[in-house]
Amino acid sequence: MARQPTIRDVAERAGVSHQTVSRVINGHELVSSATRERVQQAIHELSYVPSPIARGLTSNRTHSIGLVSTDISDHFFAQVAAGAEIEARRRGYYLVIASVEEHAEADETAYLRLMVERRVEGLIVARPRLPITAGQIPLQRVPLVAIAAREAPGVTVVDVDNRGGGREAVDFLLRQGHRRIATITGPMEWPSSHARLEGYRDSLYAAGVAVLPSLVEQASGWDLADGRAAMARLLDRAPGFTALFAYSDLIAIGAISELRSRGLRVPRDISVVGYDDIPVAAYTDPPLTTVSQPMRAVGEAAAGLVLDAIGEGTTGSGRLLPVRLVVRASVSAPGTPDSGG
Amino acid sequence: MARQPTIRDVAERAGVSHQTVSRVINGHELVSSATRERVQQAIHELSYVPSPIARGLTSNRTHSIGLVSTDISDHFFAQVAAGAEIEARRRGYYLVIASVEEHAEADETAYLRLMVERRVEGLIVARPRLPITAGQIPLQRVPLVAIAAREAPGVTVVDVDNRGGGREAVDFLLRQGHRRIATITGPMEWPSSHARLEGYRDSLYAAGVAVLPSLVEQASGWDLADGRAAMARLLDRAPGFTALFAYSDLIAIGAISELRSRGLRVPRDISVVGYDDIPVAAYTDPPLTTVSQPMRAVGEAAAGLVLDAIGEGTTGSGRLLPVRLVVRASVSAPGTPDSGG
DNA sequence: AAAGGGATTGTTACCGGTCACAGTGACCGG
DNA sequence: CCGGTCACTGTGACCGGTAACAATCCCTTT
Repeated sequence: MARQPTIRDVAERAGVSHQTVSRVINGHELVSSATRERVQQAIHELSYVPSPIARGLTSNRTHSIGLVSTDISDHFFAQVAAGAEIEARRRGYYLVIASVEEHAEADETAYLRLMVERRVEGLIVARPRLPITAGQIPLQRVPLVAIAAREAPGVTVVDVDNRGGGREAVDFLLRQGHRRIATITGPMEWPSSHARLEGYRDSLYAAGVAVLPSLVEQASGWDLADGRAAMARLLDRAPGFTALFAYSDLIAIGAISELRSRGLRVPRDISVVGYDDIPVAAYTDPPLTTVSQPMRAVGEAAAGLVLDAIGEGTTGSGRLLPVRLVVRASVSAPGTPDSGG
Repeated sequence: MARQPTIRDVAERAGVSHQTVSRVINGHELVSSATRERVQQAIHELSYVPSPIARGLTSNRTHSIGLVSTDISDHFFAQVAAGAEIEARRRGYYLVIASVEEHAEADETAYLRLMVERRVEGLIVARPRLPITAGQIPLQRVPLVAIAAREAPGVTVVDVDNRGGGREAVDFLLRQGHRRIATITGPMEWPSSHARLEGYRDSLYAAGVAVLPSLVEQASGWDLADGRAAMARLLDRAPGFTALFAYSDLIAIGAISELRSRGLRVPRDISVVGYDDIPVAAYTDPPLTTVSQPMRAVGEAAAGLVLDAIGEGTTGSGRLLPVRLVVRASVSAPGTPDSGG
């Protein structure tokens, strides 16, 4: 049998009261060193471990925060989760993860409710499919931080600077001399697609280049196949552009494979900029110029904000983390032959 | 203030005892429908949610299992985590994740201890760096399932059939007519590298082909750069092979980029088989023949075994999940010109 | 020597549920 | 009309900690 030893078992063995044991555990000063030693001896002998459950009962704290994500097997969110976990652990909290699968009919709300029942002290929602509002669930003062979500009252949002990323990508292409720059957006249901498209427009506008609707194509998803299909549509409809800004690396790679199948070469004929900087981006042919997003930092920031809110009772304002353009060989000046290879 | 309402608040509002409320919550039969209704009304009005902490106190159960992983941002383990989470949730459990970062000096043991303190009811350890033994930590009857770990007494192991995967990959190359088949292993600290190498040897041995040590090269990691470097060493030392079996897709892609930089073409000059079937594998140039591993199923199986053990008190035996060879264009018969493209 | 005070330790209640058992009232049979 | 049974409900203890307060003990002070 050997059930877990309790504080009272330790007390009996050490010949003191359970309260004294509690004091020793919590490092109170007012215990004589002789007693302290005897108690610690008893703790060791019984290999006693305090029950966080019992602790939680009185303090009404679970020392855990929840992360609800669309799909943690996604590279993007795996990174966020890793960052959040690190930050949480650093500050003595546990991270409980719920992954909402694509095929599930249930939306995030159900999972948030689950988490609240679990009495997590704070919540992170990653890339919610539905807009999140504070009143939506019994969020009785559980701080909520959303990642890559629309702004809403009572919800703190952490995100990467998608608009800035779009601007940087297109600015770079403009600096290389491109003027006819096409773009394959992600699905427009995603706020990030909107923001990157705004960045694209900002950049062209600032350079005095017309924004042609015919050069904007929406991919039906973020994957390779979606990119390939979108590129096919784009080429059929509006050939003649010299550069492409794709909203994910997979879309970019898919687009490149479509270009190649039509005998076009990158970057000789068309320069390509991707988005995400996934590991293979450095090893595609050609290596992909892309916008790197600090997803791990996003996770850390989100967890940090939640934990701050738990500690201080006030929810800080959201943060927009800067992205970084990683220049590789998939971009050259228009009409310039590549250096072979 | 408005602290969380308790079962007694509900009882008072409904004009019954707290015990009756408890019965309603737990669906006991012996409550009159009139009372039941009044209680449910009160629960609704107060938006009462039972505290799992208080529940856990008496039942001494947390309804959570822990997953300790080397790095959840890794695609491989993100999949495992997703599968485990799904299975856990399906059976009414929560999954608590701890990610052990590469740079951390602490090994898995510390995290296992953390989890045990947290009173998880079961544990999954994914790809531990150190051998896990049951006696190692105060695993007072907490069932432990290890993923991709060495067998050990008291530890149930779930894994993919790496040896079988190695065999399948090499069998396929042999069937295509290859005889001089090189292999780039992952780091040999990883049991999976050993198993795949055994599969490689099995297959060659069964076909009566000599296993040449000069054709076996170890990559120093699982990444693109490691694969590229290993391929360089291999070509410098023992040119003349017609096929390569690489132990990860990233290694394979890195190797291909090295081949390409030396003017060799895939599969015309050298056929390549990878391992993992990561998403880009279908879109590399050429698309990569590779061994697909059911990582999500591994996660589900591991969680299932842990939950079975919790329910039945007996730990089942481990499982070896079958892998599947995905045939794409990176393999052809030796000496055969590819079809262009 | 009695009172006061600090250091140390013990007592008791409480957190919010569940469990074991003890009522309570209605209905039944004898 | 009374005891017994059944359906339903209430009481009190308990899970394993923490918090508040009380009680010692040992000095010091007057």
